[in-house]
Amino acid sequence: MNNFDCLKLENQLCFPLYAASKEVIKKYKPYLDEYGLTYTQYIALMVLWNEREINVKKLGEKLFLDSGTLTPLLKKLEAKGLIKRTRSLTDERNLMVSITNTGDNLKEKLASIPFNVGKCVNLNEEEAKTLYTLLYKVLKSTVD
Amino acid sequence: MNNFDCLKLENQLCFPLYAASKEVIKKYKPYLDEYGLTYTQYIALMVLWNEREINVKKLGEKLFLDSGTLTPLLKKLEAKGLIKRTRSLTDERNLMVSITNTGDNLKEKLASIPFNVGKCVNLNEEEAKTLYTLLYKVLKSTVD
DNA sequence: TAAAATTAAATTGTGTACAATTGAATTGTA
DNA sequence: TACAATTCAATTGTACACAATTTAATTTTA
Repeated sequence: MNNFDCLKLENQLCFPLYAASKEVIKKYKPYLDEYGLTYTQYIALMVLWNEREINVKKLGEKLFLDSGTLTPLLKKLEAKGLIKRTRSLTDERNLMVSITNTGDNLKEKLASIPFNVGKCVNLNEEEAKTLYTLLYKVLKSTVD
Repeated sequence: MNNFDCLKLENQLCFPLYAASKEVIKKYKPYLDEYGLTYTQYIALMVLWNEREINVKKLGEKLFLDSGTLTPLLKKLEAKGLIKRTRSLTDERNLMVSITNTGDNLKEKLASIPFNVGKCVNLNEEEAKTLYTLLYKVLKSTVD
């Protein structure tokens, strides 16, 4: 491998990561379109289905997104009636985001999506588990 | 695992893929900033360093990007003097993109970036190879 | 406790991404 | 060979994504 081979697209690790991420997210689109949701809105809801209430800062840490991305996104989810945005009473710097009943009811309808998307990604259970582990290892190393 | 556990962020395969992709790309930023380049511009150059000349359609297939993304991006690279855009003489529908001398000279300077980014991703050679293989398997399955 | 430092969200500006449409060029076919 | 179908790039419109800055609230500290 000469000096410049490392500059070939097919020798990069980042490129298939970038491309696979986008292609898998595209697979969500037809399912999410039915509910007028985007992938990013979907993962935000996913956090709220579990957390019930969380501030923007912590939501951003979980999703690896900042307020520049989340502020407009959350306003859209609020406009759809799926979440509620309220300033914390104890610390007005914090905006508390919580799930509404309407938003919570979507949970049932959206539950089958990951399974359906999973079916068209051609990995067996072991490969999926290995990929999962390696991706979290990458994530962990890039964050600190 | 109950019905809704599949809706937890930490049980998704797509989410760490999405997040790891973004975090690794961020690692490129300080290196690319020196040359006023973005990651997407960088991978476009990477193709051109090898292909010398390619039309937008084929470039898009290699990068998993469409003309909506590439047209403005290529105009920026042209404005920087790194590439040239010319209509094909034999078929004017095709826009031929080629690397300029200035663009080619960047190759030397940008050669060390993937190595430097690689160092801060905490995977050994075997893990990197496994991840690479699995990502291409995902890519292949999502494309057809 | 008043000023400085910190924190959190919002805003601003740039650059992707991509679906859908448009328009020009070429190809296939009746 | 006209004309319909196809192909390619550009355009339009929406939605992130993120760096950098701003604004407001809170905490620290002199």
